Amino acid sequence: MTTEEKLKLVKEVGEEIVTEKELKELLNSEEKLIAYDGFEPSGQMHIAQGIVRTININKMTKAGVKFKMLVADWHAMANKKMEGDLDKIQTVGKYFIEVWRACGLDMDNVEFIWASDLIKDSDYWRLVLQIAGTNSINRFVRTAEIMGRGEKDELTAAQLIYPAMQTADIFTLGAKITQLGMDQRKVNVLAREIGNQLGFWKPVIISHHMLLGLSKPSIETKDKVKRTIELKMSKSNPDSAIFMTDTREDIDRKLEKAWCPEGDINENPVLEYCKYIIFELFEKFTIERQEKFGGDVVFESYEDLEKAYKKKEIHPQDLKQSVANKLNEILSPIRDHFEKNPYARNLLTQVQSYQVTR
RNA sequence: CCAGGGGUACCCAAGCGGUCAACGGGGGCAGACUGUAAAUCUGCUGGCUUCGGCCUACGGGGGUUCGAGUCCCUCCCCCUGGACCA
Repeated sequence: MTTEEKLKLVKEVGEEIVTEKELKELLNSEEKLIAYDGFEPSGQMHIAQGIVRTININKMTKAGVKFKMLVADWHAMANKKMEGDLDKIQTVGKYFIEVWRACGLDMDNVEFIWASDLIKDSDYWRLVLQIAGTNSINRFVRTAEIMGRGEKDELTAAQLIYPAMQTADIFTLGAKITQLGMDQRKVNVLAREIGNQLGFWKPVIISHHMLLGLSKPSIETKDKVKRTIELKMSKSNPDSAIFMTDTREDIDRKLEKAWCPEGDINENPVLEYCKYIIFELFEKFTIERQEKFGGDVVFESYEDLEKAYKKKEIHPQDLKQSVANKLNEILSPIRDHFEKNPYARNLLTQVQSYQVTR
């Protein structure tokens, strides 16, 4: 694969790339590239983390990049997820890995690394302190959004250490590329700022798109990144998220309730799922309609669907029902896996029994 | 450790000895209206009920009282200052 082909693939993943020039240089080099993402094991996994994440990572690995996935169990504990109970967090971590296995993540080129292993090395903590020493407390507070917290929220001291840990993760894992969501860009930028002074490198940031939640976009936040985070699919608002093991009924109900103004292609979650999921996985997408509404229509690209929707040639209800059917089709093997495989089923049962804390 | 302020249902928040299952708002649910959702309007929103009631609830425990979310004691936790330490 040529550099240009690789670049094209990676650009499909990156809603924002800092910087494209540096990325190109990396791809041109002979170096074995490592990209990383981390996740806090918390609650159930939704389709943004499951399906979309898999699509993106598989593009990265196809472009020849090795991917390291950090199971941020200690971070989750610091951030009070799952009541701050490390055992529960780790169970959720295993469940997450199992979901990705079930939905076709390129396991040969993805390595899972647990934060609870990284922290066993005192070098890790030395680096955390070095990083913490580069900036004022306030500089770290300002990265609070990476933890799903606001700068004005009351943060614990543990939540102050968290961003320094996440920065240390990047260098400890040897990641020349940080490939996380837009909501993580503040720490990635921090890592770029201090990488050289600590004797490391300036990681290239490839931020992927955050899938919209199902709910009506509320308030009038204008800042682009903040707005992205506010509108994203989130498990703290269960009806904004479709979970990987949702039943057919759950999916139907959630889509039925989804925000979907007719003819409006901006911030339309249902349309987004077509773009980022359905057309990524299938060549064609059929909008099923009753005869009295014109009968079925087949689309071969997202762009065509979007145009038709904008012209109100496609009614939201038909779109919703067709998307629900397609998602159900995509998720049904995963659901099956978690029903039939004893290990998977046991994990899911445990995770569902836990109380999720924000 | 000291002083002051707090801890109320899913969330925010009133409440200052009886009329409190607890005002109000948000959210959720149901219905009306739209071929979806949203907006708007209406009802419901602790559990059980033979519908008269019964039970469980206001951080935990104890007490005063005929009666306590409301008063007292005690413990736990959070916030704001201060003290201590450096």
